[in-house]
Amino acid sequence: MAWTDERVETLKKLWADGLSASQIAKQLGGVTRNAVIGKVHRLGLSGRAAPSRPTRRIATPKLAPRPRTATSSSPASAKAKPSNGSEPAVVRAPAPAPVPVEPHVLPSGDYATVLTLREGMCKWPVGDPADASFRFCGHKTTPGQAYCEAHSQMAYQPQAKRKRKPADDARAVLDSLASGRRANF
DNA sequence: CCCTGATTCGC
DNA sequence: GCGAATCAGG
Repeated sequence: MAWTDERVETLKKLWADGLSASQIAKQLGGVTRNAVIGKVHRLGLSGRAAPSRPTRRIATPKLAPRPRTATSSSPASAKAKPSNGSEPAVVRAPAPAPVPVEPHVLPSGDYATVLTLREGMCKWPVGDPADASFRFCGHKTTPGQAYCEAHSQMAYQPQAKRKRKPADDARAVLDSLASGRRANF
């Protein structure tokens, strides 16, 4: 596609607006970003307001000039379009809310181990069970709860639909436990 | 690996 | 004049 006055004008405008060469090329259509850049340079309007860095090109000791002629036709190579997969209209999923829970230190100064873990203490495992440092969360739980609030959410979090409010979740957990599942510890 | 602009040079 | 190939970098 030729560089008509109109297209050049558009190019100038978009370039002045700060659009990248690829963006301009996409908008103009029929040209690649290389074409846009080449045109920009020919027009004399190169550097803008430093998009990122001057990007000074250091002296290139062109030791190996690349063969640009078509005489060296590569066998069946033919740089086909990279088949840009810009088809799927994927909807960005909202960032899942992380539930960070730090290991709890008991008032006694110890961690909740298998020996010190008692009723009303969160049984959430912390660390490698095969390791001596293995312990439990130990956070206070509501009576009948196996885990503290934070770990209850982690333990009973359905992976499918987590649309409900935290309050609802807590209630659901409580109901779940109240209806039969006593802390079997 | 995505992107950016810069440069070269056969056409 | 044009722009693909290539480069140099973020």
